[in-house]
Amino acid sequence: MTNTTLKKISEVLGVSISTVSRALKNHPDISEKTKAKVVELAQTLDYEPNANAIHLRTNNSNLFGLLVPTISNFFYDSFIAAIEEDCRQQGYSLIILQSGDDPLVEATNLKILRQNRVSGVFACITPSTKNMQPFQKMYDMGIPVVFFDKVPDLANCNRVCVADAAAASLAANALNQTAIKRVLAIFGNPAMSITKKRILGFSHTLQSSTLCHITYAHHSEEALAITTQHLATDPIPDALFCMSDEILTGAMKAIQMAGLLIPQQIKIITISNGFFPNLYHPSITYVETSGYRLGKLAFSKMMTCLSGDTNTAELTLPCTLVQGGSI
Amino acid sequence: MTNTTLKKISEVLGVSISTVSRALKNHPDISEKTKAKVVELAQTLDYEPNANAIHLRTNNSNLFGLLVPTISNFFYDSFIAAIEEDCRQQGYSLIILQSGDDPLVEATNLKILRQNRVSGVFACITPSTKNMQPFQKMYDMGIPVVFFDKVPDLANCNRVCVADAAAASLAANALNQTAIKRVLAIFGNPAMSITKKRILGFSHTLQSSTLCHITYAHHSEEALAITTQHLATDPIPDALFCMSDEILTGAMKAIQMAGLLIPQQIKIITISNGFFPNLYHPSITYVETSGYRLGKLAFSKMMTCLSGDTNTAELTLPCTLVQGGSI
DNA sequence: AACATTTTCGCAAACGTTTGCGGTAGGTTT
DNA sequence: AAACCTACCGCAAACGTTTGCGAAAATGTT
Repeated sequence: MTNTTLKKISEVLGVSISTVSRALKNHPDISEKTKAKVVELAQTLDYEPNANAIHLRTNNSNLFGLLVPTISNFFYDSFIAAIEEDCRQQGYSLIILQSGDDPLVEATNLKILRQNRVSGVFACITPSTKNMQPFQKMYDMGIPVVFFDKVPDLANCNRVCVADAAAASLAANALNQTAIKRVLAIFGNPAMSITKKRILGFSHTLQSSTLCHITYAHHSEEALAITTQHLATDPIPDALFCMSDEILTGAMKAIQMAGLLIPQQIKIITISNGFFPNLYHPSITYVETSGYRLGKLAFSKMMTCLSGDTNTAELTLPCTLVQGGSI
Repeated sequence: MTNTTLKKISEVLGVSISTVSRALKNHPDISEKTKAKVVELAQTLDYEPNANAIHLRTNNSNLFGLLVPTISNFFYDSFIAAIEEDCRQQGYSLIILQSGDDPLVEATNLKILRQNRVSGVFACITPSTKNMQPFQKMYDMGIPVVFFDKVPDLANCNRVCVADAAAASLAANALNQTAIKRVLAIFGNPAMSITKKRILGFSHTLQSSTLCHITYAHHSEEALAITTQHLATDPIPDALFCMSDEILTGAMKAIQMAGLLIPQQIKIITISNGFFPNLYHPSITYVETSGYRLGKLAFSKMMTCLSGDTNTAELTLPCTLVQGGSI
């Protein structure tokens, strides 16, 4: 079964290709009678415009690229879902690529997106990305890039982030309301700017009378190990702060293993998308940083970029404290 | 900054477009000297071939479509990750679309994929999809479709699934090894074929002396409610079977609320991708149905389709019991 | 009836590639 | 010196659209 094209329709109807093209997009130059004929035949012949030809001709791919370390993540999947929603609604499609925390893969992925002449790129860089040259090249080609979550330290680029410092500060503030003495704070990879910001926000707000032990876990298992280790001390910390869902899940397993009662024996607070805190009983109190809302924000920023706005901005998503029963 | 094309390179070098094209793909007709010149200039000019033009000319998009109810899911994200990996490795890109459990959106998504002349489609249909016409149209256009997880009941289509009946049977068998009397089994939407298969596999294998109560939960919260309700009976069930991660998380919260000891007071087994069972302590014993492995299987089936194999098949992924501490 | 205007349509170029085929230059064989 | 290879390269068509411009046909105006 060969594809039906404008040409084929034009031949059957005995009109020109341009007439068919215009008729199908309701161009005023074409008579109603001709339009009707064309539209009908197009329907019975199951005409589907060839996107590649259109993109080539119009130099507009209606395609966005999305670059992410990994899709299966506590946070990104909801971000992706939000972006995809808006894309479809606005007539765009979405190409998704994983970099797997490998800057080399990231670079080739960017090349793929360039070759597909995407209209814009959403990017969450890997922690080890140092060379911003590939991204710069996108910019040179006039392809807007909106960074999200893990963003580079560059000045003039578009970034949408959760309010990292404010979120951590909010969590610290919640702890300040309680009568805790010793808090164990587990953060992520200390090389990432997101970690630095959260450390700053947390330690600046936590009242100085509280003893705070800051540790770093690169993944869930390490968070489990750290927590287990600190639960073996005497006295044990009476509160636990987790920077992310990944860390929370590790820490929570350690607490379950120790058989501690929450919040009587240990209080917990985390920064989260909201899903994991509700897996446990009591529900964990958390500062909400919505991947879904961040996606919406990123998309709207992308749209303003495409409408010609050239000045870059760093947008932050406000966050709120969601009370669980862990404090 | 205007894009560099073959034409531009050819003009600078004073050769023809075809020579440039051939030089860049190392065609034997072109002399080494010319090749060197072309390749060098292409590099300094940052030449990036226009994928749209190539696809139009070669009628081959090197693009796959992926249709899924929702990205943020316990299972699909790892499936997607696997597909994306293989795609990148094989030089394909991936367009991902969510249908949001709406058959209408699903149909328009398929149209988008057709218009993009994708080389193939991976599809997980929504539970309410009745009309297979849009999928049939793909087939008519020569675009192979590989269904996964939620597959239609059609005979001649390509399907890759986890071994649903076998997985449930494996779980029942594990329960048979223990001295339980009353088991509460929670399944998902009873209208889905995946549910029916698992029910059959489970109840056929469970030894008849065991009292089995079968219930249905459409989402996590309902699983929580059902479990809570059954934990209020006397005597309480001494074992719990969950059909999926979504149900497990709901049930587990109920068990935490009741403060029951696992496995002393209640035993638990589930069918899972493997992530959630390890969130708890003790780890939940589960029958593994890997989204990642299913993705790999689906991709390899897709490749055989593209290489001309026209006969359809239903492939099932074998599953294994992973021992936790909940039995 | 001659002219002006409007409606309706077609021509052809362009987007950036790929590729079959033909052509030229130089060298090798008779 | 004629004939034949071989190595190298260019011409031009094609993929399926969009769109500026001009032309023909229909309609309206004096």
